[in-house]
This record gives sequence, structure tokens and C-alpha cells, in this order.
Amino acid sequence: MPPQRLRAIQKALMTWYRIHQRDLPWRRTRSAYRIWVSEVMLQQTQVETVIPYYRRFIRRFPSLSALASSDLEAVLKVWEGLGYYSRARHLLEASQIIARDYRGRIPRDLQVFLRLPGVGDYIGAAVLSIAFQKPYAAVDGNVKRVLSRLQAIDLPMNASASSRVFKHAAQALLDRDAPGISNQAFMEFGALQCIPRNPLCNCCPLRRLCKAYQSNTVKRLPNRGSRRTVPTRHVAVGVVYNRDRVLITRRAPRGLLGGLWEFPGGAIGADESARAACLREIREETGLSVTVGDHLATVRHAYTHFKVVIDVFRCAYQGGTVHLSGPVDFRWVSIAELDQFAFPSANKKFMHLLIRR
DNA sequence: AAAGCGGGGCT
DNA sequence: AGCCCAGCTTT
Repeated sequence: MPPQRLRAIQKALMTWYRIHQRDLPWRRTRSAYRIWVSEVMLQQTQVETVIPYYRRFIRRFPSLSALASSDLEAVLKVWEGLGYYSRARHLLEASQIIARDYRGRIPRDLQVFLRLPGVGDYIGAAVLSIAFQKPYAAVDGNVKRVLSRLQAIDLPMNASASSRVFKHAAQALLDRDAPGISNQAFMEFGALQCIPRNPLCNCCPLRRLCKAYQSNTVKRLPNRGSRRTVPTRHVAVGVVYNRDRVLITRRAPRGLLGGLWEFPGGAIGADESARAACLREIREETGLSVTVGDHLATVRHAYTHFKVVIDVFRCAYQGGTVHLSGPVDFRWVSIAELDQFAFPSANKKFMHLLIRR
């Protein structure tokens, strides 16, 4: 790239950022730990969603040592509803590794930092540039979109084969005098100005530098690649009452909704009724015999790779002792105690029906 | 290289 | 209904 063009882009972005940057909680700290927490939460998650979670998390775990001495149960409760729960588990594990092996200091060496669970190219570059002024370009979805337009890069954003090109382009544009601000400027510009649909080209200070704008190809960039349609799964779930307590089970720590608590249930088979599936799944998962009573709710929920329709039934404990198959733990709890446990959002959609009955 | 992994907001 | 979001890990 011509050095003149390079400097013009850097200067325009930095000027734009000074004027338009948002006042965000994690921009008011120099703590590498807090910046790291924010970056983990911001993965695939919009700023407005993250803000209240970030505040609660920092209030509950103000320092890395506070987090490291906590446990998964407590961390998931704060993370409840934010999604991608492996982020929380990895953050906890990484904090414990740092406390044990690095005397509580976040590694400033990229290769060392990248070995921690949950730390990939983006988190590594973002945290080390913002907290320690290290010269690494952070490449997220915003940056790839901005680069696609600015440099007219017609490569599918979601393909791993394209990452090398985007990373190289981003590194070339990084302002090495202020890499942390430079990275944030690129991302903020993508979030506020060079937005996915209908970018604000009319008032864009970079439009004379933008190859897509100059060639009238903004509408075709970025190249989003392809994706497939998601299937729908039908699930039956039971709220099993034994006197005034209900049964909850805990999911295995890895995989979908790892470590969260839920009401037992499972997929409805072909040629199977929802009630029959409810009875069968509870017996298979917990070994308990129940009777299936009232239909409490039908809940719809969308995940990344599938949609689910959940039929929820009130059930009554009949007999047997719990022998878990699938879940890794269980509790009999009162309705009032439910809010002490972290549940998936799909469960929260019907839990309010259980209050005071 | 592709799939798995949440949830919310916007069009 | 589809698309997108301050991505990482596993296979």
C-alpha cells in the first residue's frame, strides 16, 4: 500500500474515533484483567448487551485473584443469559492458571497469552494492544467488514481461508504509535459508521479513501459467504414436583449450555407424543418414575444451529431414587431457591409460571 | 476446513 | 425469517 494512503486512512480513522467513540465502562479502566473480561464478553455479542453483564461481573469479581478463587457455579450465575458459556468456563480456568503459574500477572507475551484457554488471535491482540500497547492488529467481524469495503477485498468473511488476508491487511493499517486506540478505532468505526446494512457513506470521512465507495461496490461488500438453514427440534420437559420441591439437573461442563441447570427432558421421537417423551426422558435421565400432568407452556427458542420447540409439563414424583444418566448432578429445590442456579434462557421463559403454585 | 457453541436486536 | 454481532475450540 502506498505510504501516503496508509497515513491518510490512519489519520482519518483516529480523528473520527476521537469525535465519535462511545463512553464504555471498559474504556474507563487500565486494568488488563478488566479489559480482558470485556473482550471475552464482547465475542459475538453486541456492546449494549454486554454492558450490564460487565458491570455485574466486575462488581462480583473485581480482580483476577477474586475470579481465580471462585468456582464455576458462581461464574455461570453471573454469566446466565449471556450465552456461549464455555467463555465463562475458559475465563475462570485461565484466571486460575495465571494465579498459579504467573503470580497473578497476565502474560504480556502474545505466544504465552495465546496458550490460555479461551484466548485466540482476536482476544490476544485486543487485550495486549489495549492494555499493554503491543503492536498486534485485532481482527473481528467489524474489522473484516471495514477492510472488505475500504480495500475492496471480495473474500468470504466467514471462511478460515480468508483470515490470513484480513489479518495481513489489518496489520498493515495498524497505527503502531497507539495500537490499542487504533484497534478500537477500527472496531468502533465498523460498529457505528461502516455498519453491516446501509452503511453511512454519505457522511463518511473515509469515502474518498474507500475502494468500494469509489467503485460503487459497497452494496456487494463484504462478501458474507454462505450458510445453511437451521432445523427445528421438538423437546419435552418436565417440572417434577415432590411435595413443594422440584427436581433440577445439571448439564455436563462441556458442550451445549455446559454447566447450566435445567429441568429434565429431551427430544420427542418420531411417532411419539410430547407426554410420552417427557415420561421416557425423565426416566432415562434420572431413573425416576413420574406421572405427567398439566401442559404448562410451549416455548420457542432459537440457537445458532437449530431451533427448538419445548413442551413443558407439570409432573408428579411417583417413586424411585435418582440415578443420573447424562446430567452430572441434581437437586430438589423450592421454587424460591431456583434463582440461585444458572439456567438457560429457554428455561427462564417458562420459570415465571412456577412462582407460588 | 468445517462444525459446534447463545442470545438478542434489527430489517 | 434471515442476518449480524469486539470468536474460540474441537474434530
